[in-house]
Amino acid sequence: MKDISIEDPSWASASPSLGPAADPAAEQITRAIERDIFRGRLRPGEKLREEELAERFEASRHHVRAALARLAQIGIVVKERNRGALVRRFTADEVQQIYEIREMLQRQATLRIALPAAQETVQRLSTINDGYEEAVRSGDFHRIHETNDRFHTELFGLCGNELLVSLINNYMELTYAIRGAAFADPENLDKSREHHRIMLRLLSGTDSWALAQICVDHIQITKEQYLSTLRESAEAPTLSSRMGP
Amino acid sequence: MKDISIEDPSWASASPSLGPAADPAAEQITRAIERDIFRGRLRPGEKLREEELAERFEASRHHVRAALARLAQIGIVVKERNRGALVRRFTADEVQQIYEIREMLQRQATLRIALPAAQETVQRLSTINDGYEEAVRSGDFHRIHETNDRFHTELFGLCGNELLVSLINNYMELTYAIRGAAFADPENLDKSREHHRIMLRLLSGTDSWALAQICVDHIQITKEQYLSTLRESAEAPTLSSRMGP
DNA sequence: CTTGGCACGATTGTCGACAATTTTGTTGGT
DNA sequence: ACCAACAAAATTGTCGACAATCGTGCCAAG
Repeated sequence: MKDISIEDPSWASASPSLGPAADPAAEQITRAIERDIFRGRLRPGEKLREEELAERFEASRHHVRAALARLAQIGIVVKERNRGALVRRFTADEVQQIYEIREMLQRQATLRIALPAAQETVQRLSTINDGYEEAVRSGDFHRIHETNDRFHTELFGLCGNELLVSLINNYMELTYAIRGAAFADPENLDKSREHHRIMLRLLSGTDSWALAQICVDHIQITKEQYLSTLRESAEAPTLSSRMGP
Repeated sequence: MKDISIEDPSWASASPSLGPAADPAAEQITRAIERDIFRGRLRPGEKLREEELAERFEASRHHVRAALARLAQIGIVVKERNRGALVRRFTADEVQQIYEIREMLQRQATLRIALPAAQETVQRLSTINDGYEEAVRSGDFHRIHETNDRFHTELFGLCGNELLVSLINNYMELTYAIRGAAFADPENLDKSREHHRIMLRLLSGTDSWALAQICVDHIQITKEQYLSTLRESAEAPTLSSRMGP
């Protein structure tokens, strides 16, 4: 396929597995589709035709198939035999369950961070966060996404359990379709930046509970955003239901 | 491939994804390899050649490849590009991290169970556990494995978060290579049965903490077993090092 | 006008063959 | 006897083509 790798965020190494990606081509397609889902170019329920994707990414259909299989295993895509793949549409219940787990994982990881953190550690995270703030100002969707995830990965990385970090990342991946919408709203971005600053401040203190709580609060933004849009579309008649008699 | 499906444990549906297995053939091979790893027929570090597996399971190499890719994503197998797949060999550190997560997940799931549990619920679990006890008596490795996992899946299923249950199952899957050894020792099986009985008793009480603790203690058996065999093999010279001058 | 069946087009699933890469075995030199 | 370069075998990775399946539009019967 065409070499899309503008950057290769190794920190987003998804699976609990390790080493060099087993299949680089499929891996790139997987990431590309994830990005498209995140930015809303691909919307929940949308069909993913293999040949179309193959043409778009200039790859063979086999690699696209592999990528779709992987996305299905992540849970961001749903595959039905002989019927193709769709971008997964999450119900309110599913969102609740997913976020219950995200909250739990992030809380536990945060509580394992030794406070106060070393000054240079805080400095490193501050630098990353500066990149995030700049990305927000520039409005570059892709860079906002990237720097935000990087910030959290580095933060949770302080817990000392790499496997736990990759598990948290897995659930970040799973919520691409859920989180995307929230990142388009400037108000949410403001709240998000404020949260990041508080986290940095708390890292120099000793109140692990407060840090854990702010991390949990942080993800409520995207959760509530998605649930409210879900309620709206439930009240408002959908296109298909308006097509009735 | 040859239809191996003596039984189809849908409760072991691994991934957070849903619906009918996208690729039944690869799925069966995946499970078959998992079983072989669990029972020790395939040992850590052992190479998995695609053609050999294809012949053994009477399937095409493509399906075997898909199965290996999946096992690699689960983390039970390691793939290196152009060099094939090996059964993953876990270091002591990795085992610690994995079990730290297992403990966390199981504790949290258990604490979410409303106590006391309904009498018929306890009854249902008792029935499943009877099957386990009988399997232990019969010595049928495969059935011990199956009934044990089923018992825990049903138990954690009481927490109300299906996604959390499937996550716990994922980590059960990941530890097949670790847990296998422990199940061969009758002494461990005794301890395991005793734990199960205690769990059933606690379900009728109101002490969530005690229930959570016994669930955590329960998995220490397999963890310590693996770590001790790891230490042994570290002290004893390996075959390759004995081959020196 | 509705309904059931049928054939066609579109899409996914599977296979065999071939290319690329690694590993193993051999040979020649020092 | 040891090492390096090379050749052969074994193994994995990729592709194009074909088979199987599903959705749709059409036609005829009720």
